[in-house]
Amino acid sequence: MPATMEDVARLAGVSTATVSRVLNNPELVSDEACRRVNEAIRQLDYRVNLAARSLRTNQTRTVAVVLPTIADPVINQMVEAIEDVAITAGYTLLLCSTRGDAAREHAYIELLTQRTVADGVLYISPRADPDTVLTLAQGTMPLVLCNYLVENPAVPCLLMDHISSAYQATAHLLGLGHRRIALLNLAAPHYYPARMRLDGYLRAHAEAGVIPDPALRVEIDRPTYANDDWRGAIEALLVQPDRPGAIVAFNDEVALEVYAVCREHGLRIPDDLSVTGCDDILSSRHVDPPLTTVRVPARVQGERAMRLLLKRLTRPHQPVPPRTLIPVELVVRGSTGPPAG
Amino acid sequence: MPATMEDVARLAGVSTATVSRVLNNPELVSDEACRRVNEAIRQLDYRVNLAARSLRTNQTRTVAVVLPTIADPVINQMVEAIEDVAITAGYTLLLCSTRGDAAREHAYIELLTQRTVADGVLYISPRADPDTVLTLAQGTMPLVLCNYLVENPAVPCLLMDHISSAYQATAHLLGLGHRRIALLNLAAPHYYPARMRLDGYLRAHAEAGVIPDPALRVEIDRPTYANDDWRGAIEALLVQPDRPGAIVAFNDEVALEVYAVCREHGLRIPDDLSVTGCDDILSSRHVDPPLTTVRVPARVQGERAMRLLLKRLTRPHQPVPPRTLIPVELVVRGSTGPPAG
DNA sequence: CGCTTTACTGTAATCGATTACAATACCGTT
DNA sequence: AACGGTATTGTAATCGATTACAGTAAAGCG
Repeated sequence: MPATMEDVARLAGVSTATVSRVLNNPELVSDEACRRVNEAIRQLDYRVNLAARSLRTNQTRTVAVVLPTIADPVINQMVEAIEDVAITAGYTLLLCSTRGDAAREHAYIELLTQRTVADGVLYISPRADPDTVLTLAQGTMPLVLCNYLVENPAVPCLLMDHISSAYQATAHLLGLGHRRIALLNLAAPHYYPARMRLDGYLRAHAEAGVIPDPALRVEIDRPTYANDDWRGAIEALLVQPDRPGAIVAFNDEVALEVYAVCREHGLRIPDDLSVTGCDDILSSRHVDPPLTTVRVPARVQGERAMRLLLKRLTRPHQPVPPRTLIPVELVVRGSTGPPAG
Repeated sequence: MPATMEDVARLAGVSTATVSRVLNNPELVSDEACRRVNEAIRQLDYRVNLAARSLRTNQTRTVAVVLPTIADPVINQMVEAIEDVAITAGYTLLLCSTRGDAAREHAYIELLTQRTVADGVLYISPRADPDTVLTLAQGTMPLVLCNYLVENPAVPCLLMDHISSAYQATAHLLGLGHRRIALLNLAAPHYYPARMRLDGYLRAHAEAGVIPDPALRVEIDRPTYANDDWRGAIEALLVQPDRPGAIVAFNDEVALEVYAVCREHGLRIPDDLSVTGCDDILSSRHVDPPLTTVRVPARVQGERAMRLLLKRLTRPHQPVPPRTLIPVELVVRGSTGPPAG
């Protein structure tokens, strides 16, 4: 029912080739013809058929964003930044949230490798099956990875510097005099940021000449957005004679869970326990005391990732930095202080 | 470079028509041919070209989700529910977040009305230009609206019952003995839930025979996810001799902003001020005191919306309920209590 | 055995754009 | 007047699927 290019051509008294040129290379067309075509387009309310165009040009002007969840403040911001960049470049976003479900992740990858639904893929914080990531990375689909690392120079990886994040938080606590510092981390073996955090935690201890107690490293296998599991782990850690004097939490949401446990058990922050988070979500400023945390430039990461992908799309053979670390910054607020006694 | 249907046909020794039938109507093909075709598909790692299919069938198997932001816990959950339903029906999601920017919203609508990029549109909580919504509603594009109302029986609207939400919160406060109850609302004239909330607030007062003070109705023009503006409005309300004894906040994030202002100015919750929120976000349970709020079934709304859209897509002419109210539930926690004195 | 039915398969038109190539007109040069 | 060059336009092939229609063979039936 909608008008086709042929209708426009007929009305304007030109060929479809000319109409197409008006749309894509107006400089090749005489002003007069251009005018008539545009007038016809207006009259008929014509729109290109993107399916036809895609078929012919092998381009979709769409990029897929694969992520574990959108219910995460950091990912939220990244996606919004990605969209901002995409939209100005004329691209549209396909949303693929895997929810940590391997089957779903697999299905999405299967869909995407068709290459007829998106021109490129932005893969954020993969958690499920590392093999699917590798499959994708070895395919022909332009790919940019965020917070994951594959050893393939054709695949740029953008990593939030979580080594530094844990390092800064731990060093801050050590500097305050703490010696028993717990690390609440994610155990998912292929979740890169978790490995990085452990690294930073250990490095800070090493530099300070302190030997960390392995009993104070708690790892949970579940991502934080399914955070019922955290409660028990936190209680086990805090309700024992030998409890730590400080906690480096995986992120702000986990840190807030620590707040809740403390309130229940009559522990005061920061007098009895210092706590640090990560991400600097909105409520970390609103809680009492305000949370000492690490601010991560999520928008920056999203923008860079999308720009990199665009570069790969327009110049597929130009080399790309295989690995980028994005610096983060500790924000000291009220939840950390010197140890009791 | 990728294999086409013709390659598969050649390898399997059949025509492309048969290959297509194996893919779409296998019951029309002999077992033997089916086997050979599938084997060829496997060998060549063949995938359909979706652009070609779309062009021929006039279907994209994609639905667009237009929303003001994804950085909102309620919208988050809705989108995840929408995706769950979409994925099982074989649909993919196109993400269009307008960020309250009329130009962007317009651009997206323009893109979507092409009808060649998505089969249908799910429009969540429109805030910008009501005209663009109307344009879309009058077009031929199947559409489902969430938290907005247009008087067009062809467009189903799913409204979270924010009349009841404000009514329940206000009635709860009136029941505790409060008489001076402030309403922190959004002023955006076309943001439907804000109008509904005012309704519920007034209705509760009317039923209790209390005349609400118009000075206690604060309206901010900015959506909550750009919430720097709220601070000032809240302070103006609370730092005055005639301050209210209770506040019905637009949502939990605004309520938490109230918490922050109270902390600064030495007001205790709930002793000096009762506060209610809306949405029941994660941190509302973590703050001290835990926030009395209204739980909204975001997932339910998302699921229903998507199901409705799917119905419109498969049976375009079957009538659809033009308007659905989704019930909400007050959750009483520690932030509300009897007025001081 | 002839005829209808059923089951399967192939031929070729079609969806709506893009673009290589050819054709034309017009200009200035010599 | 003939020629080369530039600007503009049209013709028609092409992208890769779907599907109406026609054809063939085998089975069923009287």
